[in-house]
Amino acid sequence: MTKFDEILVKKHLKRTKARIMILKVLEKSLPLTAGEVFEAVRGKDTRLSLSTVYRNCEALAEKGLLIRSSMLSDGLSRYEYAHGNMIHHAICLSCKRIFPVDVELESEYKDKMDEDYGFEAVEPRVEIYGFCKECRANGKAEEYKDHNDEE
Amino acid sequence: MTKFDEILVKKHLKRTKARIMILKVLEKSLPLTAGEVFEAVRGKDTRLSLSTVYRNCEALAEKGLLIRSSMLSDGLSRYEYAHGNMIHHAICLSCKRIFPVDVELESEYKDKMDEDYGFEAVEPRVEIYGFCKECRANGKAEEYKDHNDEE
DNA sequence: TTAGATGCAAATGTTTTGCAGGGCT
DNA sequence: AGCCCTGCAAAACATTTGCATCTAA
Repeated sequence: MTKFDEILVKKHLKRTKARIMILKVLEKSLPLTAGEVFEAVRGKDTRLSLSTVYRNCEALAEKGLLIRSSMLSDGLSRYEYAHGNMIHHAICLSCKRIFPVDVELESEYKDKMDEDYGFEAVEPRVEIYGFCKECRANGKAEEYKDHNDEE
Repeated sequence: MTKFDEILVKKHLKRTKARIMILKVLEKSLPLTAGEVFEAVRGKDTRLSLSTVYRNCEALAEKGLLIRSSMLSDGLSRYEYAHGNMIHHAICLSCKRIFPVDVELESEYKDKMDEDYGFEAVEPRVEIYGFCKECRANGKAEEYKDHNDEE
């Protein structure tokens, strides 16, 4: 009975091979699309149908075990493992890669949200667009800027 | 020659009725999907095909006049008017409405990103999930929590 | 005049669903 | 046993593209 079995039981979800594989793959991975999860699992040995991947990712997200999001401005939904603390991401405008980063909102943002808008902040999500180390080093970042700054 | 005509000229884009209508609609609106823009424009008098909306939103986004984003975990791409300063959003987990809010990242985040990851931060994007004033008042927020916290 | 825009319809690609059979609890 | 899960194929959407026809510059 692995860690994942326990988690599934706690959330009143059946312990199936599909769910355990999906959690295992996403636990130590950046956010993946359903298709990418499908590929990753296939590589293991188990084979799941794509629709099973979709259904389970959605079910796990509803229980808060995964977080569904879209970033990168590519219109694809991705699922990421919900580690206790929210992990934010930096996205390179040039190479489109995603990096987990550790940044925070201003410290009093929760109070501010409540006072200013009557909004109860539960979970903030930050995406920082910019240029990664590599693209800055190999000139891709400048290339991108030149291409897009025709003011 | 309206404000939008000037903007389009500056960006080397032809001044077409489609583009001006799209900018006009999005300028004073929350982020909308292509389909929603299509509906909003149809309501006016002008008629645009959906593919024209898609093509133009994408073209305007490439020039930095609109920002394409996905939030709400519904997997749909939305376009929002790029006012000079980035506008962040709060999203109600219960009623799914989106509210523009004014919050900031920790003040030194750009330096931190550079030092810690060699990443050049250009534009941060913040989404705060939680519960809006109304849903807190009418009990929908509690309802949501009870429904989803079967730990 | 001419490159770029538009509408329509068809093509893609992603995500969701229906149904029959199989697997947890 | 009973209900939930899976696979497969079809359906439903969202988004993109090809092409012939207009239009802004």
